[in-house]
Amino acid sequence: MREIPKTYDQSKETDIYQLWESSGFFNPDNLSGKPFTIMMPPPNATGTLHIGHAFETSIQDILIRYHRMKGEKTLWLPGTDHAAIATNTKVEKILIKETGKNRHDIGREAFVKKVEEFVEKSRGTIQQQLRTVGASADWSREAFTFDEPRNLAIRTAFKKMFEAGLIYRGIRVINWDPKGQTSVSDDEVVHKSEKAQLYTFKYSKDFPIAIATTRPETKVGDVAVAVHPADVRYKKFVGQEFKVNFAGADLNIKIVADESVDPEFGTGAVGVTPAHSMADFDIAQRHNLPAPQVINEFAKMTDTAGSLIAGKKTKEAREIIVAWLTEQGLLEKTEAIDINLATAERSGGTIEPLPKLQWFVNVNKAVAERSGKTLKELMRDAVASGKIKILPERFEKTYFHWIDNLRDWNISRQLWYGHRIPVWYKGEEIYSGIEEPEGSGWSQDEDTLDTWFSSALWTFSTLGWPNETADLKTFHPTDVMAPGYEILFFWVARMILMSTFLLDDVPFKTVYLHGIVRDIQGKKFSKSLDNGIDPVEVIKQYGADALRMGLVVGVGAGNDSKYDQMKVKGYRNFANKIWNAARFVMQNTQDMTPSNSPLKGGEKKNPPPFKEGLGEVKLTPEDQAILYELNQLLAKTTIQMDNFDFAHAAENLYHYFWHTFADKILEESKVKLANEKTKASAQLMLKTILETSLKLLHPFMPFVTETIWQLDHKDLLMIEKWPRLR
RNA sequence: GGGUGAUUAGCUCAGUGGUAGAGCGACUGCUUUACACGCAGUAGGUCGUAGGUUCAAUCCCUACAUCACCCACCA
Repeated sequence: MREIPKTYDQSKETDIYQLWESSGFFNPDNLSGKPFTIMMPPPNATGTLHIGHAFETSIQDILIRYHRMKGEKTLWLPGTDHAAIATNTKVEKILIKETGKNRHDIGREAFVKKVEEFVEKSRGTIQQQLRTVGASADWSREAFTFDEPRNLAIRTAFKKMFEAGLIYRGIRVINWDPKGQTSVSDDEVVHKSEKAQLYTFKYSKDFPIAIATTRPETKVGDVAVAVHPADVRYKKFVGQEFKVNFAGADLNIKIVADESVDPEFGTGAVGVTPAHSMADFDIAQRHNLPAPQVINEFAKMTDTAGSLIAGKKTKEAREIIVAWLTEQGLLEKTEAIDINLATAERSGGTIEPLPKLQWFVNVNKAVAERSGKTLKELMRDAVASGKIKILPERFEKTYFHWIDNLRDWNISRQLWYGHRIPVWYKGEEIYSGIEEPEGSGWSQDEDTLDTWFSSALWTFSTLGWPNETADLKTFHPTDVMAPGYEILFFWVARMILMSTFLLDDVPFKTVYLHGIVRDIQGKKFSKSLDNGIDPVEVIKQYGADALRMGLVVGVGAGNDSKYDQMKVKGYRNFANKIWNAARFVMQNTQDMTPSNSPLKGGEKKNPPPFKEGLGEVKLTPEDQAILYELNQLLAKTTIQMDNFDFAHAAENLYHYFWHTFADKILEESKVKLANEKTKASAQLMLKTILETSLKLLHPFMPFVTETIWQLDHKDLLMIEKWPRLR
């Protein structure tokens, strides 16, 4: 028997990974049984993995390894997301920093090339990092949201939705990000609480009604004043029109009655600026009013804004208007209030509502092929019917609330890195198709698609859809999706939308949402705080098993957690404990005869944790009790695994292994091993408990358990069968 | 404005209708035929506040407080 080192050496983890990967068992083609599928939420191809990814990867790998051991045909399909807006922003930032030029300076083609180089490098890093964590993913099926098979899926999806009338083009007031120079969807808008001044004033001295606003500069775009129909103060003015000169702009203000006005707020009268407020745009639509644009894409006032402020930035224009109002004696009141300022999630720029021609997904249109249901209803039904289970359950409520308030989804972006909208124009003609139409003179839409449009197809675009592949038949719908709760709307909901419409099926059966890993003070990891932790560094120091346990134990579904290095260190110690217990067992069971080995012969395929009357070995009642306890542990662990309760499963295994097996059973065996009469049964007990424990621990701590297993087995622990209940 | 989660030992978190647990840390001993990344042991909590239900509440109900988060076109 060779010497076994005193301390577990986690630097050998890469060898073990190599062993697994080259075995081919990450690939379900080499496995049998019922399919079990998880699509990896594709990390953004913009950077490197952080500790949160390590957590997410651990959860999925635990699930996958457990199901693989249960004898299922497990597919864990990895990939990366081109993350259009994030990548576009990031690379442009680097470009500006390095050369002082922005994307417009170097042109579309050169810019996209630059992004692609960046992404290629980044993707390689991510793949390596996932391997380091121990991800037993099928690399042969790896996908990228921007590769050719996925492009085909995206163009096909667009075409089908366009033909079903679910995608339309129209002028709407959308969220414009002047900093990022693109529109963004409602979900990409982040509201930030800010102090602002609420100004109350009249357009002119002889105007009868005072209005209140925090943005006086937009008032040069007003076309009406809306009041509540029942408001007696203003009833007599409804229907009247006033011509006023407001700060150098000639306005035609009509007094309209609209239910949406709250008579209690401010003066109870709203200055209606259709082009720069979604609410006002709606009012204007109801009353057939025009929508003059007074702010442009760069958040500067247009010529329509009047002589006083045309060409000025909005902030500057505001000051000018306020000064003008004061000078004219029109300002009645200024009060400080708290407002929720809309900002763009990615760039941080202040959102400027602008009327623009954009592409939208209609969520309220009845779909004939889906029994007349709207996309909204399809999304709601998928969860309400129980076909999709969201864990923890409380998020189902959040999901329904989001759906109920959902408006049409703006899917066009004025970015360069992304999927071009598959629509071509020639004069008045418009064509949507998978390929560019025949003939010359067609020009493709300049816009690109929201990145979430492509990731929404992820569960089936990765399986070869729109082709009817064998993979698609075998692995869709997938079993589990395990993203963070923060992308429930962005991604999970959109996957349900796409899958229910395009495939008439759910994309997954269970959504297991995890929380955010924060730093020890409870702060989010962020570049600006510079509190990021590189999982690869932690793994170098303590091993991947220790990191996985440190992230998983004590963290319930959907709960945020704090990353604690000391905890990881504790599980490094545990890995060493396992190693040494195994070392002890091996040193003391070398002379076991094959007949009393718990894993002999035909039991190989699906062995129970122990067998009665193995060989000539007689078990004492005490041994029976110990085996009973082991059986209880197995039963409990299995239930916990099936219930996604990894935190407790791992904790119980830890406790059993250390404080029951190592502290008691193993200690007490020392006397028995020294006595020839009790030696054989003690050996059998040790070996049985160790091997069962290694199997139960494997999904959580794959490296140390496999390393030990390899010391005296030819086959991989990774594909050993999960112990059977007695 | 609506909603969700949290509040238990110094720290991080479990937990149950019958007067509380783990890991880490602290402290005290230990080179005991695997492990000092170890072993044996000790101390430490009016389970956020106020009511209510109950024979009995940390756990159920109702308020409130503090913290965190999500949603929302009050101009």
